[in-house]
Amino acid sequence: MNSSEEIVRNSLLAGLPDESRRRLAARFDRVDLPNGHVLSDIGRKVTHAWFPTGAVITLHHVLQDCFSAEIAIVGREGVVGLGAMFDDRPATDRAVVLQGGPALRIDKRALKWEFFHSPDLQQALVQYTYSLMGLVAQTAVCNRHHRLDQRLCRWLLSAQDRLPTNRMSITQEFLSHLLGVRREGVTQAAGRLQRGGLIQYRRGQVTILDRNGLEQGACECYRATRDTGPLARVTHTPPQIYTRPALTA
Amino acid sequence: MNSSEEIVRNSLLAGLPDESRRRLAARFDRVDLPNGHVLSDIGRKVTHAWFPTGAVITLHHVLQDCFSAEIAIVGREGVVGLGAMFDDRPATDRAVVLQGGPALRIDKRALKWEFFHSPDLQQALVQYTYSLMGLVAQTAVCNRHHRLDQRLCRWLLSAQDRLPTNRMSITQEFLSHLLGVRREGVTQAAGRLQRGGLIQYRRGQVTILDRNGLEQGACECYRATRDTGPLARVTHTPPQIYTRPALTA
DNA sequence: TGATCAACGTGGGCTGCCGTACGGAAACTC
DNA sequence: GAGTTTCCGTACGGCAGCCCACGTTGATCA
Repeated sequence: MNSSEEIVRNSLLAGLPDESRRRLAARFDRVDLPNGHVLSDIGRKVTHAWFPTGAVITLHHVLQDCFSAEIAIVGREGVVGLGAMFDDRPATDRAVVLQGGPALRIDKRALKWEFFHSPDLQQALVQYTYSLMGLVAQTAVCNRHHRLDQRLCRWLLSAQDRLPTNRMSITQEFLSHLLGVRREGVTQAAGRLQRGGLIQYRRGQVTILDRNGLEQGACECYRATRDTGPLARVTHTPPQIYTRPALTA
Repeated sequence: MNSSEEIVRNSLLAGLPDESRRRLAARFDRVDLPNGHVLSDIGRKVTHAWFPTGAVITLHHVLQDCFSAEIAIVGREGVVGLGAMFDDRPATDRAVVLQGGPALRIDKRALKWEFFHSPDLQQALVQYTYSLMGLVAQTAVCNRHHRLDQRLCRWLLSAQDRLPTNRMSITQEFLSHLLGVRREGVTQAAGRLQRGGLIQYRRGQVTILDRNGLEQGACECYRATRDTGPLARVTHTPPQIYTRPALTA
């Protein structure tokens, strides 16, 4: 499959007019992201942006004292690496491939050129950025207030929303870094969900058995981000033409 | 003072070329934001953006269950209300004037027009947005891991960085909502800082007595955001001209 | 097939913040 | 100047998640 066919698998790109898509297609490399691959890391310069077309990527922020937490999760509805497009300074957070799969990679300078020459792409990317900001904001408050069990339910649901099956590969150790707790905490919380028949966890493989049950157990943040976050935008609204308002006031 | 003179007091606007500034100046209203004024609220549509030239604004996210926490603080280095420019949906967080003062207000459609017709403004606003995203991300992890005393120190320092004096008006009640804890928790933490001679707190008036001491007590997040956050960008780097890279595979 | 390792399970003590309740002092109001 | 409101101080039980330590179970491999 070439990048012209692949391109419509990413919601941000699928909404663009044909001409923009064709110009971008020539700039994309189709890459297969392996599970666990680190796309960008703290202190490293980022040279590309990735539009997942099947892969799922987790963005997390790691502190100097090794504490960390997930900031956002990105699937086919989004893009990773936009920050570098406007900033030559090294990245401040880490992007890791949670679920291996295809993605379209583009050089940041090429993307920047397209950004400044395509109002459609501009609109899509800036709008995505602000919905992502809302997601991060919600997570900031969620991290402060909600219990581990609730946040685990929320995380499992958000992840599965971006996956084709009800199974995913993730160790409790890695999950603990995303949730910002200890590994033992995840073991206990996952054990409670498992005893409740909501999931099955077996050596790095989670299977979601009861989505309704997880929604019951999740905090309000799941519904909030599902309804107003980046995933809620997969139906594209064409950019409106804005006329300059008259100087009345 | 008219808006042409006021405009250079905001760092984002000061860095723009003269022509952009002149065009924008005609679109700005100089407003005086009173202490405690709510610029935008959850569920309300936002019709303007505000570029503070003296005021300080706190953005916080409020959950349905009334939990809340601060997402970011914005002074003369930033702007409030950008999200609404690309999105007609109601706001998802609340913006409150922490320290009254002047600001430049602009209709969102006018700002959007300028955004799409001025690469300089575009560069400045998008770059600001991403540094703000970094600030929010840092706060998300900070909320998860750091102790109240540390976060209180961090907050006091970040706030004072945007103020002209070492005094500010804020009740412990309001501060508790920003830090995402109970009022009593703030009372105790503030009491400890006061007994240590770092601050003085008296009926809604905080005076910072020992910045060095506060820096000692703050978590790493203060230095991190001071050095790489929006405030670190007040020195403007002119937008570079990007040529479209050749198609070399 | 035995050794090794990665991943999960369990337990006890500790602490920071929560929930709740009450009290006091300063500022405002009529 | 008496009442009311706002704001801050204090106290105590409870608990979620921390720190530390150790045990168990699959998977891998020489």
